[in-house]
Amino acid sequence: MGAPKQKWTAEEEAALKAGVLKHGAGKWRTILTDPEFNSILHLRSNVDLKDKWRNINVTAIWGSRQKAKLALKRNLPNPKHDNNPLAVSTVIQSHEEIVDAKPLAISGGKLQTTESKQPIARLDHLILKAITNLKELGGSDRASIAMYIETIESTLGEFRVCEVF
Amino acid sequence: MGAPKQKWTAEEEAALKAGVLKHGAGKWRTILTDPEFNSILHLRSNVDLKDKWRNINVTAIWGSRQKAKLALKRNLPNPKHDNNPLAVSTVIQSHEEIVDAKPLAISGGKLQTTESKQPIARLDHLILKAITNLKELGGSDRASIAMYIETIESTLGEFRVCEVF
DNA sequence: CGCTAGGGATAGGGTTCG
DNA sequence: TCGAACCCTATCCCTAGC
Repeated sequence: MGAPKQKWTAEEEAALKAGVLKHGAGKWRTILTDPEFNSILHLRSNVDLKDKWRNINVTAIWGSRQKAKLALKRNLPNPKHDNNPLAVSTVIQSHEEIVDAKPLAISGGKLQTTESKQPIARLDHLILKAITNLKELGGSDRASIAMYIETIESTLGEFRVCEVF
Repeated sequence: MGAPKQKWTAEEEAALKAGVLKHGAGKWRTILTDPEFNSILHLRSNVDLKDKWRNINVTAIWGSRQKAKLALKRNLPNPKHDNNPLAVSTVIQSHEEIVDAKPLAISGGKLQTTESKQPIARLDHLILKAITNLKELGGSDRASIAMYIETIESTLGEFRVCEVF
């Protein structure tokens, strides 16, 4: 079929994130008309941008309840080896704590990727959101934001290698 | 866990088909809220309707000749992890073929889809709507409608082969 | 009217179960 | 192994409020 559903490419997603960093979340039309992103996002509408950004954040926050549910679910159909189910929970929990504590502490160091497919929040998303919040809240100076962006980009490069994409 | 897996009865399936003929494929919530079918389908959700309709069509397609998609899938049981941090823009946005056809509006008000939206009309929808039109215009008897359905299903099979790839 | 936020519906992939 | 039923969630749609 043609394209009943236009899946977002990694490039488009990156452009969206960059646009949010530049203009702020909620300025969808502004992002679209920015020539810097229009070349990549010209197939998307402002509503599309809004929806995608919402989805990105939802998946990043992912935790609390469904986590337990899925962990349980994964555990049941696998009665083979009694692999320590607590290990998985612990790892996820640690990720969440990172977010809660202070997301701005961007450690360029390696964060071991566990199962790269399951309920692990994507760190790049988390970091990005933290920065966005920071910008909107305090209106911190552009210099530090720019620096953060640099850090993010290199960090993203590392993660891309490890993650599914 | 309490999941007895409720099989679809012939009556439910008939109601679903009638609902699709009346409101069109994809209008599952509409079908569900229609009092004509709600009495029969009230145990089902809109998602259930969608899934069942898909199953019906899938089994019908297997009547023609198509296994390419599945065969392809079997050929890649071990998806390689192509770690290339620089190859972000290797998107395949290849096929954009457009089946441009006017949406034979029956009840909906929108006659002209704007260009910003993807003007891709799904063939099955078009055919179904055509039949719905036929039904409303001539009030053709159920027998011929059933025959049309058969025709549609085989026709869909052919199209899928050409389009899906 | 255009825009955004939010809720809700749909499409399609994935999973479970018989 | 296979298909029917069911789950998950990215994308799309609709509408209220500005």
